[in-house]
Amino acid sequence: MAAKRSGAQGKRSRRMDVAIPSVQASRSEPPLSLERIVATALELLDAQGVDGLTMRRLADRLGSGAMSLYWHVDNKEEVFDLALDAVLEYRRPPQTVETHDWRGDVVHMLEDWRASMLRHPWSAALLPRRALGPNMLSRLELLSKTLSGAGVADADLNVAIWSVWNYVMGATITRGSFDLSADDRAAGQLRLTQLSERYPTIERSRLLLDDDWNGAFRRGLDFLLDGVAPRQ
Amino acid sequence: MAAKRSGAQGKRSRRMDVAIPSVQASRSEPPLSLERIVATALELLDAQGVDGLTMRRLADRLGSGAMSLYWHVDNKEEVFDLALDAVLEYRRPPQTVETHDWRGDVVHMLEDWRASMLRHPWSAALLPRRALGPNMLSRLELLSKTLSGAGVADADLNVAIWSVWNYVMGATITRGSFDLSADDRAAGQLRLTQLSERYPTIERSRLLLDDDWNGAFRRGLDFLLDGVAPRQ
DNA sequence: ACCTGAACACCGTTCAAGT
DNA sequence: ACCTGAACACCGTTCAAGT
Repeated sequence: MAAKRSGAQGKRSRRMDVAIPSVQASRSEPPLSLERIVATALELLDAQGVDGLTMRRLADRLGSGAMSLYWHVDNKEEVFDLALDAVLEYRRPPQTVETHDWRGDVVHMLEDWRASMLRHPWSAALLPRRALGPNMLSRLELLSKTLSGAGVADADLNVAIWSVWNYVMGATITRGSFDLSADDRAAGQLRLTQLSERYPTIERSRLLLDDDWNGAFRRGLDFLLDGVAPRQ
Repeated sequence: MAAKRSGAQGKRSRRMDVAIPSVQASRSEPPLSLERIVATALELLDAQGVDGLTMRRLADRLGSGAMSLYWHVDNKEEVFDLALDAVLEYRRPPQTVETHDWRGDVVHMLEDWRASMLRHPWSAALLPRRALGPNMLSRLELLSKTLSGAGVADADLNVAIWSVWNYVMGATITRGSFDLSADDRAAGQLRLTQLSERYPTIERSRLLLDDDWNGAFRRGLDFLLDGVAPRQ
C-alpha cells in the first residue's frame, strides 16, 4: 500500500522512450535497469546466500550509489520477489507430440520445479514467505490443469495440489539447507553414534548420512501420486 | 569451533554451585539464566516473529544489558537453537495400554509435531536451517522405531522417514507463513480473478482461498503413509 | 527522469573493564 | 563468576538535493 511512484515506471523507462542516451561514457557501467538489478541480485544470492544480499552490496556491484536502487524498486523485499520469480520461470519442453501420459507430465513438472530451486539454494526457503509471483502461478495453473485432465475431481483438486506443494517444498527446502552443511551432518552422525544408546534406530540406519536425495524424492513422490490420483 | 568458555558452563552455574545469592535486592529482576533467556526469547519470537528477536531487545526484556547475554550464550544463533528445541519437546501420551495400532501412533506423532510448530509459527521455517537438537532427534528416533516395528524394511526406513519429514515440514512451513497473510491471499485471489483468462483452473477451484489446512494435511498424509507402509 | 550523500535509527559482536 | 558500556563495522531507508 501507499505506493510511491516507481515500480512499473522504472521498468519501462529504458526501452527507447525519450531519447537514445549518448554513447555511454567510454566503458563505464551501463545505466541501471530492473533487469540488471535482478540479474545482479541473483549473482549475489547464489554466491553469498540470503544474508549476503544487501542493498549496499548490490548497488556496489552495479557500480551505483546504494540509494539509486530505490528509484527502480520500492524496497529490499521487492528485490527478493523479483529474484524469486526469475528463478521460477518455466520453459515448457518443446511441445512434442500430444502425450497422454499425465503422470509423466506431472513428474516432469515437479522435478523441474525442484531442480530450478536447487540451482539457487536460497530460493526454496524464500518461496513460502512471499506472495506467489506470475511464474509460480503459471506452474500451479499447469499442474492443476494436468491433474484435472487426469481425472481428479474438482472437489479433490486443491487437496491434490497442496499435498504435492507441501511435499516438493519440504523436500527442496530440506535438501537445500542440509546440503550446505555436509560437515555438520557428519558431525551430527558422529554425535549420534556417541549417543547410540539414546537414538539406536536412526543411528543404525545412518539417517543423517543418507544422501540419495534424488532417489528419496522420487520414491516419496510416487507414493503420494499413487494416492492423489490412482494410476488408471 | 573455537569454543570460547560459556555454553554448558553458564547452564549449570545457577543450581547452588557456590553459594546462595543474597536475597535479590527487593523485587528487581531475578538473575539471568539460560532458562530465563530461552523463555523470554520464545515470548519475543511468538510476539514479533523471527525478525523481532534481537539481542538488544531480548536483553531489554530481561532487564539486563545487551552484552550480558553473551556470558550465557555464544551468539544469536544459539538462542535460536535453544528456542527451537524448546518448541519441539515431545511429551509422550500417558503410556496407555500397549496399542498395536502403529498407523495411529505415527499419525499422532506427526500431528503433534505439526501442532507444536504451529503454536510457534516462526519455528517451522527455522528447523531446516539448524542442526537437529535433542528433542527433534528423539522424535525421529521414535518415528523410526515405530515404522520399523510396523514392518518397514531397514533398507526403506530412511526413505520413509525423509518422505514424511518432507511432507510435514512443507505443510507446516506453508501453513505457518500463508496464515499470517490472509489478506494477501484474498488480494491474490482477487488478482487471480482479474487475470482469469491466464489462470482459469486455479481461479475456478479458488486455490488461494482454500483454508481447510487440517483436512488437507491429514488426507495427503494418508496417501503418503499408504505408500510408505501399506496397511497390513 | 534518474541518481546521489548525509543522516537516522537500528543491528551483532569484540574488547577491556568492572564487581 | 557474572555483568557492563563504549566502540566497530555493519544494516535499510528517508530526505533534500543534484543533473
